[in-house]
Amino acid sequence: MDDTYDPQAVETAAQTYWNDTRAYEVSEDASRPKYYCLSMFMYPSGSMHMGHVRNYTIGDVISRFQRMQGKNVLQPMGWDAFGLPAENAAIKNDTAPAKWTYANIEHMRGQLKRMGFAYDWSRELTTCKPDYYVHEQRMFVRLMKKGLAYRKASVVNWDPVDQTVLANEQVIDGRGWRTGAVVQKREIPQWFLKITDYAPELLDGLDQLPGWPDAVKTMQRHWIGRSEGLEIRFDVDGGDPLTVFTTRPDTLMGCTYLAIAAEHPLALKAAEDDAELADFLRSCKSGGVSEAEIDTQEKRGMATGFEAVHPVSGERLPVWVANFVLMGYGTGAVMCVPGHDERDREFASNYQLPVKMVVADRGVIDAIHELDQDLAAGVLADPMHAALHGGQTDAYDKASAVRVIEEFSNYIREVEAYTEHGTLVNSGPFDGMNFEQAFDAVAKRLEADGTGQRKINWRLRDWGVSRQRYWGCPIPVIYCDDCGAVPVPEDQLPVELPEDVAFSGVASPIKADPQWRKTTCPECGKPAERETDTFDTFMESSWYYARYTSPGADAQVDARAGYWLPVDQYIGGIEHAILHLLYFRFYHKLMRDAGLVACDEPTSNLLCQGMVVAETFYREDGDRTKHWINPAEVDIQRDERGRITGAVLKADGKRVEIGGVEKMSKSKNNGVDPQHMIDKYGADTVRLFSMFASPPDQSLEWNEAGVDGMARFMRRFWREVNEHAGQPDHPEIDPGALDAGQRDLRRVLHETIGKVGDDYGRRHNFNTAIAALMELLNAVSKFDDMSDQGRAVRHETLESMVLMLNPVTPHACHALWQVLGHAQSVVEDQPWPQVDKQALARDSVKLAVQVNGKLRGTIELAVDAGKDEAERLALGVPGVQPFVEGKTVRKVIVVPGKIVNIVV
RNA sequence: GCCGAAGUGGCGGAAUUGGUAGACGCAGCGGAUUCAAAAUCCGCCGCCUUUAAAAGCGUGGGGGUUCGAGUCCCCCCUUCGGCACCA
Repeated sequence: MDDTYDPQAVETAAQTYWNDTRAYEVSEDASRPKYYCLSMFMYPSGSMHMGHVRNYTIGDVISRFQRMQGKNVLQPMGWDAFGLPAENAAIKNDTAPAKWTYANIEHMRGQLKRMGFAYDWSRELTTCKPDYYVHEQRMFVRLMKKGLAYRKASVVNWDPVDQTVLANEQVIDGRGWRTGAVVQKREIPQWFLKITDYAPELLDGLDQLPGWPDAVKTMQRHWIGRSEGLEIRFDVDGGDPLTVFTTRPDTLMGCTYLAIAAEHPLALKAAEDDAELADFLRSCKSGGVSEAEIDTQEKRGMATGFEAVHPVSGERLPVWVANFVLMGYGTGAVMCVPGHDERDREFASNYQLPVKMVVADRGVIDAIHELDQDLAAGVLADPMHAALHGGQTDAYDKASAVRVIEEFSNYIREVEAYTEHGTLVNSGPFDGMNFEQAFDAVAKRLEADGTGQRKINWRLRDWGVSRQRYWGCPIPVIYCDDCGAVPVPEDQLPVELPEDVAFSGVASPIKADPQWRKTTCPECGKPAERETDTFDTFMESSWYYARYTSPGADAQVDARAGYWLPVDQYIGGIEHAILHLLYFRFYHKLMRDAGLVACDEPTSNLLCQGMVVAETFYREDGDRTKHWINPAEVDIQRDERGRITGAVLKADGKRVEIGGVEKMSKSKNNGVDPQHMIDKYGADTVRLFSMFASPPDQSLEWNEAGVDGMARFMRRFWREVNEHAGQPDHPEIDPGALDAGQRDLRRVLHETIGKVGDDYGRRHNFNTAIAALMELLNAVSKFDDMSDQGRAVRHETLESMVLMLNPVTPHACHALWQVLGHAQSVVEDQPWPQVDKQALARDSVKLAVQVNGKLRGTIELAVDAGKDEAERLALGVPGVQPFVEGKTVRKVIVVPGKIVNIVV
């Protein structure tokens, strides 16, 4: 073996070996514990980017580590092949979406193989193929029969120029991205899955997932949004009653108006003979449908002229139309309490609607109470007085104190809504009650009157799965004039999507083709039409993990799923925290209830990795347009302390501007091509850097100098192992015969074995595992003991290092394992090295010595020394003396193995 | 607007349970080797005062709890992710 490290040769040899021996193809094996490690599959966008490299390297490290723990490891890969970008590329390049997609898959599969990921390629799946999506169509028709799939009108972004539905991503500042036309809201009939039926289980199930990040569980809990409140009926003079839901029934007496959505029947009725209102309703239709857009737009409204009757006071309250009330949520009507809700306050201020405060601030109530008591007792209420005066404690009389309280109340009244819970005032029968008492009393009162009832409300909405697009799975439904929406019979599935089509970009080819949709009704046999919408692509990504377990199965999954599921470790970007990861949990429960899978949740452990970011560079035109320059074309300039002073373009040596670190993207031209890095450094070095540069859940800054550092490490490691392999044979280690230097290296080795196993297996902090291995290499390269036992300890160290680095840099380790004399063995099938507890033993420990919490020195003492000994030594430390002298030692805190703190 | 994160040297990051802040790597500085360069090896490297010794300051900002806070609590700022049709 040559002792210069040639990554391209080493990697080709290892990959050929893995391929020839089918090293990563697995089957069910009851004799070994299984481990299913899944990285989110690839959208075939064209070529692999650094986000993929990072995601898949994390999965590969975990998979290879688990295999070395003796597990039967399944790690599959596939293609999330339907989606909008294929349509955009089709328009741009004048190719069919299918052709573009398949070409990308070919290219990207090659890139994944070049990275050396330990995938079982025999299980590869592609979601745009009928043998995949047929199962999705079957599941859907079954859900229709169960009543879990239904059709209803729902609102979409409509481009009035192109006459198409736009994705939220295609709406920029309320306008269509291609036409620039102001987008309109339009209602069309669409298919929905009843995810809301599963809301309680999706919420409670989060408590059974200790292996999921808390941030993701919290986001899902808020998204599902269980809330307890009251549904209240307001009768309307001359109209149908309005029903509203509130979580704050304690503020009912402060309700001064109601607001309804622009699409609400009462609004439409009011607009019938009010042209101005009709105009306003039309204006509410402009703009996109995304919640972010609706929530941040200016709050606008108009009175309908209708009045609602307050269910307790009988007061007449105006009913307004407001653009922030959505027909799709709840009832499309809300009660407004501007005294105690920020949004209602802003709206009331804009339109001079009355504000009524009905919950008093605790502080004001207490202040009045205390003041009365204290003045009665002739004592001044100093603390409250000081608080109300902003810290001043000048003398005052009752008149001025009351004035302060009034000013404070007015301040609250005028400036902002008081949204905290408090004591009810101005609330007639409910005065003096706290939140819970008022909630109860209002509920009882309304329930008795028949005007309200307690209700649990969910923020979660049903999953709209219809897309008015071509490149997706056809929705298997037939529309018959007589029979309505009829599911396609299972023996007629799949409904295939034609792949060889001309794609103009405006209309879907299957919508434009009058022949494709023509069919007969499965129930009555009359001419009928097919649904031309396709499924949301989240449908495909909701069950692919289960299909990997059952390649070739006639059913969606078969009994093999029982062996492999649930997924033991799922890895993907945090951007999927809610949508994908919630749909995937939901779909798993649908499959469970269909008897296809046994467990309740699809994955027991989840790891969300951060983004890959890089520095950006640009130059500005005369007209201030920024031209983004790729980091590869730029040289960084530094001062003598290494601080960045500027950057120049390599091509002309002239200055470019530094634009800050951003997510790698085409628009900022700061993407680093993984292919280029692999060609230059090899896959192992790229894998090593992406694991070392930051922990997996944080963002990773790509920096080529850092990659150079990893290449240096690989060369040093390669040389160290090869030099050792050239030494004469060594005897067995004799633990009793080791000298201090040999014992020190062995202790470092065995500490490292413990740490690296914990970092890979439990913490998933690959960066600190690699740092520990770098320290170990530093230690072994300083160790120049050529004695028999010295060579034996070095051998143990290097052999363990090859095993420990194998999950991250498997190609080099495959070669080095042979260099160490194991020609016949596969490194992946070696057991993980064991920690030798005896090697960890120490004679003495070092303790930090603090005086009043500040470090003043250290002491070294025997491991078995007591606290008194530690205290005595600590007080004798020279650095401690000046800070203790002339002072009384009040206390000495000794934390064994850590610190001694002397308090003076 | 709402929900969730993050903020530590020149840079990426470490500090796992409240116990020596800055491991490891990069960049930089000094040296060795070399005809030279690359590669490699050795040393230094938070800020500030200082000849040195030593002291002070220091984990986005402001308060607090504690013998002791990057870590816990309260308030604020900034950046990032998601908001149901990007995937």
